[in-house]
Amino acid sequence: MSTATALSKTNPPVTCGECPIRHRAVCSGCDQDELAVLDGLKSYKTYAKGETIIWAENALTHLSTVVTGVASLNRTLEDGRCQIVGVLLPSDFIGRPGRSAVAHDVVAATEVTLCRFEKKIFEGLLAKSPAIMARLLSKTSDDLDAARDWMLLLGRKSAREKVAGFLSMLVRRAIQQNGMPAEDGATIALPLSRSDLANYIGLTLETTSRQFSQLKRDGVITLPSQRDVHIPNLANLFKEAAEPDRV
Amino acid sequence: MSTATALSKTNPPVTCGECPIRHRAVCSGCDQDELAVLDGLKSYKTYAKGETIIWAENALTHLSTVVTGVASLNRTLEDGRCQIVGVLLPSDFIGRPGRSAVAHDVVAATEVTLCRFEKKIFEGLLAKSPAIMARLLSKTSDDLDAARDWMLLLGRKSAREKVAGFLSMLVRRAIQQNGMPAEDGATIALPLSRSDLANYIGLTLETTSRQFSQLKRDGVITLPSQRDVHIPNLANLFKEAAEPDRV
DNA sequence: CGCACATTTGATCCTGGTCAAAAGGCGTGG
DNA sequence: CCACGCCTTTTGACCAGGATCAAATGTGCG
Repeated sequence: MSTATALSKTNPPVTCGECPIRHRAVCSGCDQDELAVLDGLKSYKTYAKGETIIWAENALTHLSTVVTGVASLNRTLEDGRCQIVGVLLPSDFIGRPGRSAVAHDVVAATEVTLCRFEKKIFEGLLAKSPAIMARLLSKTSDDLDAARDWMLLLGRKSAREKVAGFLSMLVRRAIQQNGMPAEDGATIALPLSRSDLANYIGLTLETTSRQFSQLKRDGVITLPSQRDVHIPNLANLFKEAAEPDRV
Repeated sequence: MSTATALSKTNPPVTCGECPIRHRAVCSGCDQDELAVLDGLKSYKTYAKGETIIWAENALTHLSTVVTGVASLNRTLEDGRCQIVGVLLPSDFIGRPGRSAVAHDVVAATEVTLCRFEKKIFEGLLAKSPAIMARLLSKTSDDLDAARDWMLLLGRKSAREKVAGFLSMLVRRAIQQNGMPAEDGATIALPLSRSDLANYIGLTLETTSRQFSQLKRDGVITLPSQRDVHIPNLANLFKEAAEPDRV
């Protein structure tokens, strides 16, 4: 637990121009001059799988963007019950300007590399750059829409629909970034363990596992390996998730 | 259904200076000059209880703020299952700049009066006024935090905790606006029917009603009337909701 | 190869859903 | 002012989906 920070390391920085998430992150609206400024202020940090990037109680020192890897936002009750309230993929933003802390832990689900700015400095940038502020507002609104979609899943869907809904969400995000797959089907890598997955969709890990087995039995999915899922027919999956067909 | 708009009416406008939500709404960071501009561009509209203010499919023509009343954001599945994904109180913002539609219906839970701007015009204001943009970002972030809190309730809490959690949320919002009640207890008016309430906390209306009865039987709450709840001991309620004591 | 951990599968229990009926509130019209 | 009817809320009886407890199987790593 307390040795977690020993696992982290610092990467050599690259320039914003060659950043892989350049056109999707909070900085994507910036012009060359602004990017040059950012280049001088940013720093990278890498966290090992399982490491807690931010503790809910602790003061927020940096505002960051995920460059590579996957992180989860965990909200935990005192008796140990846990709900994952968000999953961060590359280009997603971490932290809240103007607030000294966030309401949930941020945990690395895989190895994660962040592009970080000191909080005060980033707040200064925000005040000076309408482009960054506008992009952050847009991203926050996207997160809000996603959270509300998830509320529907958590509050009203059956166990099978929840698992199918989770897979649908991953597929949609993958398609959004890589474009439509050539064939009708698709294969995706699960960024989360069964246990994390259960905490994300509001089930126990046993029920989650059972639903995977049944979806496999019913031919909705195939499991090439434990962390990969193949979906032969996307429309089918969306139907199982009680979602509209549109990608 | 289609006669709903016949119920709406238009109020005479008042100046922003005397607006009851002046210091909490999206315009609260504006100076006198900016307010004068807003005064000339805004319009009011009132909706009857039960009326749908915005349909999810329809194009968004205005961006608005709730001045009086309560509205709910409803996300509905094709088979009729419904989840309320947000409750709007006075000063809350409706709509999303830069998007042509919202992902949920907006329904008046009580009579609701909105302060509205035409979408294009408001987007122009946003581009010119960093104060409005900053405030909108802050409000959107608040909404996101609230949605994530609710995900924990929907995904991980028992029926009793959900009802207690709903009441706790109302109490906290009331205290935030009116300050701490003199005595230890508090009385709040429920803005939602049992059915809406059930759709908000992810239960059936029957289970919701049963939990109310049991919380009453156990002395956690009193029901002076069907739409009022008295909480003799707030700390007690928060404990039932599995939430930290802090207000 | 063996160990630790993740995942699957099985058996049983319990919370909350479903279907049904009774009770309580509220507005309208006689 | 009260009676009627409609709608909301409460209560009851029973059922089922998912949780819990437990054990077996699979997987990756030293």
